Amino acid sequence: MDRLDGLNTAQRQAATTLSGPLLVLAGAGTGKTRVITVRMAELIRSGVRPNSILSVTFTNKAAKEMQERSAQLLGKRSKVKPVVTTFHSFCVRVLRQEIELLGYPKKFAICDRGDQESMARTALRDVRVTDKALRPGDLISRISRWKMAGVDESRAADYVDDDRDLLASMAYRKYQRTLRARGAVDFDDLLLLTNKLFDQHPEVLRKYQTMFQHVQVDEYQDTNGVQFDLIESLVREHHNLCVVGDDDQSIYGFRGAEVTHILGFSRHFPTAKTIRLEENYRCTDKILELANNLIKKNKGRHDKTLRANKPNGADVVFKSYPDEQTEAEQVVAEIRYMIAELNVVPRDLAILFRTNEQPRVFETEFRRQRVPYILIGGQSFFDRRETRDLMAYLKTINSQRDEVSMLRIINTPARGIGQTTTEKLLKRALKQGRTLWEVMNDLDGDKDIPAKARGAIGGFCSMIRGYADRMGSEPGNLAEISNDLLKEIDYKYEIERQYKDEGQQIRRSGMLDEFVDTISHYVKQNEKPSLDGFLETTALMGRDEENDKDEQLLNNAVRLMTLHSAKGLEFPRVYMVGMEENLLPHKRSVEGSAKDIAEERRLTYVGITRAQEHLTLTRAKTRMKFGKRKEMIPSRFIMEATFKPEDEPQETVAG
DNA sequence: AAGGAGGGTTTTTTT
DNA sequence: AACCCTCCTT
Repeated sequence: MDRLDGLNTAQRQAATTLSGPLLVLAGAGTGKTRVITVRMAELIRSGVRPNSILSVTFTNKAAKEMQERSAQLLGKRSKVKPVVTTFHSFCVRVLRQEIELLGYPKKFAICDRGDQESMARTALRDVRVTDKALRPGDLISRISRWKMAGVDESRAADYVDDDRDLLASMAYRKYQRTLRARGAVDFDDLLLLTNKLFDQHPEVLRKYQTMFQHVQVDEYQDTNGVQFDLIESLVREHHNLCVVGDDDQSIYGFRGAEVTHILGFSRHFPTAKTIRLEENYRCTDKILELANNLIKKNKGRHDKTLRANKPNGADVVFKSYPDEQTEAEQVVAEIRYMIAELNVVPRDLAILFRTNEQPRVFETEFRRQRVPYILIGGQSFFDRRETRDLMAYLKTINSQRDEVSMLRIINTPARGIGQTTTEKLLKRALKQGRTLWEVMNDLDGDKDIPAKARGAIGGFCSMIRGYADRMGSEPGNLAEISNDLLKEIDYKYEIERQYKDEGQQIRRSGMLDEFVDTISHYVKQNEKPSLDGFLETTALMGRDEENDKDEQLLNNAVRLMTLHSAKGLEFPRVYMVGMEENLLPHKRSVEGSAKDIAEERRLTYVGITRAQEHLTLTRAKTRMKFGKRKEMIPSRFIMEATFKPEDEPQETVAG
């Protein structure tokens, strides 16, 4: 059977344009992923070696899906597969090979969001900036902005816009120094260093240019400047670049994504062909009409109007409730009814929201009404204290240079190494230019530190050394060894001590077990498991990974997620909740510029276009905020999406 | 050094 | 309402 069967003209054209720069403007639900995978197959059919095709995505989930789809299409006959990877994994892959050229240690660590935050905290404290003047999160985003603009810590002072920038520029230096001392890189560095490598070492760039003769980028509207440079370098010689995206779905501006890259693609690559996919196969006419109405309000976009393929759809439903409790209660009740009485499958339902705080009420309701649900992304378990503690242990065991992790667990659970001692050690390390670990291992007969503390430090060090040996020599038993570690430090007791509530205790230890399961899952999945490898995988996966072990739950649960993590997905029935001013659009955007509002509008557009058959938009009239009840008014986007130009403005009739 | 009480602050979105 | 930080007592 022909792979091109069942593709419409535009899709077919996109899948068979095999060389030169190509821009595929693919609206929501137009079969974009299918086109990309068919195109890969077509490339291979035309004689291109599979492993010289590089497809880049933004999320692990997207990469995984594309891998599966292309494996299906290509069959299992060849062992050589096209390379499908995320930007970040691609960079890790390159840097693992070549990072020494940039003066970094070959075994560099990748720090996750939590590491970043603690480094930001210490950096701020060190330059004597109070939390009030500049928050850690704020510092991180400023640093990120500088990094993405190619401004390093020595030049940041020249790019200062306001007082906070000034403080941030000072903390930036400290932050970088900590990073270097740990032999670590942050997420931005992954991209940045790869770029630097390609810039400064043409022979390395040439190697990768030759390796990949064809490059495809998915969700191209989300590329930031650094990612653009990376891609541009790779295809500079052959220009075999196919980018697929939808400027109307650009929702990562806060991360430095530039719609201008997709808008200006043809200017950058003058020989580029542009193909539009406007035939929507996902949503009903009613849903699509709403989406089209809304997105028309945005200026400066590639004008396209999606055509619906599903006529006679059900009406979109709008509902309002007195408060967020009722909103959750009613929505869950409706869902429960549909599952019980209408044979609706839980996995066909999704609840989408703007902020990570919104799902809390829903979680309570789901549990109360006993409806299976799964919260995707959000404050998932990598952010929990217990998980973070164990992670810090593992990181310390993996590299004793990792001061940030070591400080987190040096006295957790309490083992008699208090604040005063720790500070002394740190001061000494700084003065002698040695690592904290070296100083700790050199305290024989030291009078400055009490014998009791010295004993505790000695015990800590030998414990870490012991586990480093064991985990190094029997990586196949990582999970079991981690359990031993937890027993040795008596973490269960720590939990009991910290949480008086018994239910809380059970849940917390359950989370730890869950985490150990993740480790054994990793060990099973990898041919050559190692502690280092585990840490890298978790750092790159971050939070968005749906743990495969919960497959059964996953297959039979209502999905709860933010609008951001819903991108690329589709569901037969969608609830968009919290359709209120200052929530969607978010307060920060309302207070910002028209550009910010435009992004919120796109976000809403993304949400609406997730729905295949049924869409319900709900809002609460009041909502708790900072412990106080606040009035909420309907989101402007409801008006914009439902207002028909031919409607005369209605006179209100009193009475 | 450890633990508890009280006070102040906070809520965008993520690889 | 939840969290973190600081200060105070043991």
